[in-house]
Amino acid sequence: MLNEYDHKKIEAKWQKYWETKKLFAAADKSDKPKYYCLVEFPYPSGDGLHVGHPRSYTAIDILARKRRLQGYNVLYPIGFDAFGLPSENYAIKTGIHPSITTQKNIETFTRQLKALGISFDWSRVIETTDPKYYKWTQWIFLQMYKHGLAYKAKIPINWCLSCKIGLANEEVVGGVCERCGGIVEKREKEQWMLKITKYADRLIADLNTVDYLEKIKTSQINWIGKSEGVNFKEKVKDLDIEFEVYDSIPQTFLAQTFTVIAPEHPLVEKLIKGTEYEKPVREFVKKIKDQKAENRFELENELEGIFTGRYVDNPFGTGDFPIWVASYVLADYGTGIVNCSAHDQRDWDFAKKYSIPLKIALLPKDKKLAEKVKNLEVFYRELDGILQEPEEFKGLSWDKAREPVIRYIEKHKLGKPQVNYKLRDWVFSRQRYWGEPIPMVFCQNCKETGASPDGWVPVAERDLPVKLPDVKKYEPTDNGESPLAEITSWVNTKCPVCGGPAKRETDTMPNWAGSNWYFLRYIDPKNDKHLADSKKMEYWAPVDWYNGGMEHTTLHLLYSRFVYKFLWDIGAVPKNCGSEPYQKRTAHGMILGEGGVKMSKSKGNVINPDQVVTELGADTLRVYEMFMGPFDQAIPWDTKGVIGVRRFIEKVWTIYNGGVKIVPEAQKDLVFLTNKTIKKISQDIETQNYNTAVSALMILANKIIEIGSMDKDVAEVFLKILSPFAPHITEELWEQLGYKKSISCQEWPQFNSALIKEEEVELVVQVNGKFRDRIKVSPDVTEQRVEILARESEKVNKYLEGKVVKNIIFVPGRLINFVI
RNA sequence: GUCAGAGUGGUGAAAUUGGUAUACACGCUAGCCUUAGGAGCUAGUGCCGCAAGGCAUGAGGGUUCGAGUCCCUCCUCUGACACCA
Repeated sequence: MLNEYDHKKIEAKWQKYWETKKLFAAADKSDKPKYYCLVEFPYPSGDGLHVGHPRSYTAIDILARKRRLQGYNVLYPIGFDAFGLPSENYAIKTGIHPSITTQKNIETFTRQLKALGISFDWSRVIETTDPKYYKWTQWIFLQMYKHGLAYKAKIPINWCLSCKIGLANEEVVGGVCERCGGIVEKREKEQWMLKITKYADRLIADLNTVDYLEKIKTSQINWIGKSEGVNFKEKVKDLDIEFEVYDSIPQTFLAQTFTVIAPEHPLVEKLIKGTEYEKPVREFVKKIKDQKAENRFELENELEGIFTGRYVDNPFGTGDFPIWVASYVLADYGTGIVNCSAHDQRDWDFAKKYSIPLKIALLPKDKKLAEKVKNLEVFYRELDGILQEPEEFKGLSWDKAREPVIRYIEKHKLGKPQVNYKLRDWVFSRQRYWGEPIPMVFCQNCKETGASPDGWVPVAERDLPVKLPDVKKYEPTDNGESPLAEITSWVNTKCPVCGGPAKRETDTMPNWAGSNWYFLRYIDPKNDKHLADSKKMEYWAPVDWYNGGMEHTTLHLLYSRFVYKFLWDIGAVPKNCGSEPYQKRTAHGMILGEGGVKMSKSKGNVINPDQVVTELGADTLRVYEMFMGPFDQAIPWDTKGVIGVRRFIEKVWTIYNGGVKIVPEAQKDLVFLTNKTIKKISQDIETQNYNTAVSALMILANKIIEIGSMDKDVAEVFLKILSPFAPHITEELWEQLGYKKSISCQEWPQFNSALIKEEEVELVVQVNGKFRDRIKVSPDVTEQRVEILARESEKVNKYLEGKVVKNIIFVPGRLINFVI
């Protein structure tokens, strides 16, 4: 009678074993080399674990388990990023305190994660909502403030009408609020800002020192959007107004003929005041603003503008530029004012529409085309265009002229070089309850005495954390203040500087605040003196391998690199940890619902991991998620595919439970394939080709069954290389083989390169590149010998008969090709 | 529109990185077994063709002895960002 495969019993047994033996707790002191691998910690939502979570966690678990077998001291921690809107919105709806909901959700997540058999170090769990944790989140804010990186500014922000909070540019998706999908309008509001732009250059440059997927580097670079150009100094004719105009391609400055200004620009009002243009321009500005507010603004459709009646006193002496208000100009990029020439498609279209005269700076080499361009018949902007002015650079191409023209502009004091970034400083204030309070107070007295020019005073470090008080209502107040503003007993406090009455900042931090630095806290999660002990950081930091979603590339990943760099700069992170937090960053693809659409409750296509674990087992779920397709690609869930993997797991069970005999003598074919498989699995784990790794394991299992017997070495190796993927069943079978010590404490097998050297290889014979036959030869056979053997083949001869062989291509170990 | 990525059987996908296209799985077909099954076993399964053989990696061109892989043009999808001067 065969032993039945009972995944429930086996998985519960080994999960308990790992937990009681503390097998995966990382040691802070060890002779072994360290390895720190990390996955993005989850937000514990009320929906429970998504099947997407195990994809990333299993992948890095495989790595962690392999590294342990390879002799590393591995840190693979987990925690919860628990501040956030869903809990707060739930509290608004139900009146249940977010901390209660959060604790409940964390319990669910913990149970679900443990059921997956992921080798997390559960002794280091952190929660961003724990005051002992956010004490240090607040501490980091104070350091930023003290180093001039946190400042309060009244700036136009994205205001979500329904959430009643300010959003970072990065959080507005398609003109609407990323969280609620509500209308976003521009509103002026005092906000705490973090000066990430100060780090922009380093955030680009240091990408050279890390091993990130190329597409991650590219999207960070594009997000930061560094652009080097020139700021021209200009003056409005007949008015005492000066301003600057940014141009990222200043080579063509002598062709500029008009100037456009953003409708929202404060200067617009000054330009038109008291003139006949006042009324129509105001109406136009209002129209555009309204369109933008209602999100009806489609740029591609409409280029609209209106003349202000004013001119720029042209510094280049080529005629004054009329100033137009144009719908397509952004108020918050560059200076909000742009000089236009015929070399930008939009400017060209705009000028055509309103019959504004244009000049040409670049002419193509092609004479016919040059004539058309000159007559303004066609739009032209090419890198190999020839510059016409200024005279001393005439004949240079656009890209070659760039540097000399910039120097020329500087020399003639027409403007100065200016670097602009697409990246904005980070709006760090939220008018919300469920976040870390910003540890600042406002003191009128200190403002008056000048102790603090703007009245803002940091809370003393010894008074951290500033704990989040209980409130009765969780809604933001009607004027947009955080619900904290209504708790006067909390708001009214003493100024840490003068001791006089002061008021607390009632804004809280965004949900990225806690995830900026969490990987440092795992190193020393219970430290109450520092965010983490220096010695421990020196040992563990930086993270060796960090995996997460592609969607976090430009927000979380960039923000946390910035915060880490800052902490490193001020010495809060030891110098020898290096200036980058993550040595390697990879990204996993999403798991979609069946049919390739996103899983969502409303579509009813959500797969519950609990159910899969209960019915088919964690090992099956893990192996399936690794097998389903390329790791970095979005893949639809396939219920039938899971069953295929379950069959494989059962097959493995059968092999070790009477299906295959363990015999003393080694089987040559099997030893060969086993060694090849060790090599493949070892490589595939490093390159994240988990799907082909699983397929290799299946091929080996099929081979073992086909042969019907295996020696003990093969029996052991197979379990060892399968164990990172399917840890429970392999532990059980390992024990069945008679071993007392867990398979998690063994050594990762080495392949024997002598054994994977083939004694005979199959060589392909081609005629004119077409496959005709294959012949078996020894690997070091000579070309002459192969040619003779190939010509002996009838199939080949058929094609060679009566033909002249012009050439023979011979690739050792691969093929011979007759060219006739 | 910009940037990035991708198009291979009925499906998810492999392809030693320029060298036998379709590994491994799912599904399907036939047979066996079973009281029954998300069960098991055996054989088959890219397309056309009785066969010999021919044709197939989004379309078209090119480089090469040889292209899924490299180059050019185009088409289609996916994701991110929205007027970035």
